Amino acid sequence: MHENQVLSISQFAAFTGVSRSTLIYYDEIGLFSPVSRGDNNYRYYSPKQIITINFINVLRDLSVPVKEIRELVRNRTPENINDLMMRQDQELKKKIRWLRESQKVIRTVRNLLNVGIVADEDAISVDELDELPIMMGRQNDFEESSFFYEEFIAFCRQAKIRGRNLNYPIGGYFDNMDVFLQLPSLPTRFFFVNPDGEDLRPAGRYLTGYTRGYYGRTNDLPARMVAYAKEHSLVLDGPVYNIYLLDEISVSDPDLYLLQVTVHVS
Amino acid sequence: MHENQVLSISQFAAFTGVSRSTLIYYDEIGLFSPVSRGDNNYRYYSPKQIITINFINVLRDLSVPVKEIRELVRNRTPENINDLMMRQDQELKKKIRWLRESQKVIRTVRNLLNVGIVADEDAISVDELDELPIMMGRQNDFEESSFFYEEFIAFCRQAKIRGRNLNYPIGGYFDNMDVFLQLPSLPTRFFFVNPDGEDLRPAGRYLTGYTRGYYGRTNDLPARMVAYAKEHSLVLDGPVYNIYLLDEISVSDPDLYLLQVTVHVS
DNA sequence: TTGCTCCTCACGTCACGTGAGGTGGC
DNA sequence: TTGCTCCTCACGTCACGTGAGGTGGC
Repeated sequence: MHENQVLSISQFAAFTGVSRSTLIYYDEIGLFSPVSRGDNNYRYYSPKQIITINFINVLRDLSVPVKEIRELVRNRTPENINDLMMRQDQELKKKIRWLRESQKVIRTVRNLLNVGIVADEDAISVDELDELPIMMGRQNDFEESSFFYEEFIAFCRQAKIRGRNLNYPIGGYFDNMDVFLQLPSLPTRFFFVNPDGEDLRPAGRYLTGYTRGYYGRTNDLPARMVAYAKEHSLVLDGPVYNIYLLDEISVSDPDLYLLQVTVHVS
Repeated sequence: MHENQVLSISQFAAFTGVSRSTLIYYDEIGLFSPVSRGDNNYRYYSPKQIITINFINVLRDLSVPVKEIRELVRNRTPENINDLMMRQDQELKKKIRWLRESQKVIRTVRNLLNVGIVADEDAISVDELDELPIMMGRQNDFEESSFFYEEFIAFCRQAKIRGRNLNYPIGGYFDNMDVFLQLPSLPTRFFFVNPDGEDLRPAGRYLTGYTRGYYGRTNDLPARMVAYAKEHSLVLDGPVYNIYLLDEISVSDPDLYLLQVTVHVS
């Protein structure tokens, strides 16, 4: 069985993919030591230790703290290892869920970004849009508080309480074009652009306009959209959706944020 | 619009879920600073900064180094943010794949562990076993090298080159019972117990025995199994699979490792 | 002798966390 | 005055990485 065949620290490092300094560190803290030290004080590892270091790697990959791993390795039994693995399995589930969420956030932001990059800013047009899943917040109440940010914060707080992911892009919803015309920076509701949202901006024909500027600055866009509708005999019969395609995330200059306004035409 | 409405550091921390010390740290390194400092030198954050810090959170969750985030935030354009997000999307894919793998490893180890915990060690029995997916290594060649660990290392190296996950449990495969009887610690091949393996220990009736001891120590188990087969007129007609149900991972004392030996009966 | 690997400190790093000691407004 | 939040150092921590300076075998 030649159990005395051994590997130097470099060989062992190259072989296991664990760095030399990590091996020395593990030796120091008493987590994982070489089977023997040669006369020259060299660290010698046995090939069977590959199994142990692999196991340590698994736990470390699950971000179990090394000192916890050390305690575990010291008094392990099939039962408590089984328990640990059950817990780690749960942890992994959570992590995977979370990464999938991040992936969705990234893809959602990217979609808006790419629309923003190619958008013809000055044009107003009628476009056939796909349905867009969103997650609607509660009705805003600007009468009482009359603070924009108070309502915004209330929206975020609500979302947080309900366990929503705050990382999705946020848009403004207005009941109809008249409301938007009167107070274009005070939406009736806020919403998240969230692929798992239970609400929708339904598929259909939308009058679409763009304008640049800081949050809430709609410039003359509302008026221009209404004029365009009149000119082309379009009936604007639905709510108005405001979405910032380019904002703080992708643009430094607040004057260059790009707002997209869409309203359904019949 | 009351843009001057502000939040204290604690309010902002509670609200965004980013700790005070983290906010102070981000301020220090120039990644993310409050919109203003009061006369009392207090940090005051604007609610709109929630969006920025959320974005920073997204990148940090993707383990982008903070100084990289800082550089990015300083000269961001829709195009390079888009590029970054594309790269991060790839990164996320990889991470998720890797976590799924870890999950599979954990479940595989747990399965063996649970069989080991309830195993009746002294008994030899004939069991109906489900098929077990495995990943077979190349033929070992003990004649030439005659080192057990050299072949073991060769197996691992091969697996590594092929991009296999070395964290799965490793077993020993013998061509038939005669080979196992002659050299019970020198398997014809090694294999991984891997749910994605293209090979199989097929479903069927197996003579199953257990024994305790260090790797390769089969004690009198081979002889006992042959005796049992003779006594019960069983024909052992397939390869022999050795799997350590309890090993270094779950047991401290090497004399208590638990080996399972299975061989097909017709 | 040269080149190679190994050794042991010691110090650095990354992204914060944790007091210590002090301030300022109600 | 008390209680509260805020401030700025300074130092700790976690899991290593990175030299510096020296050893030992072919």
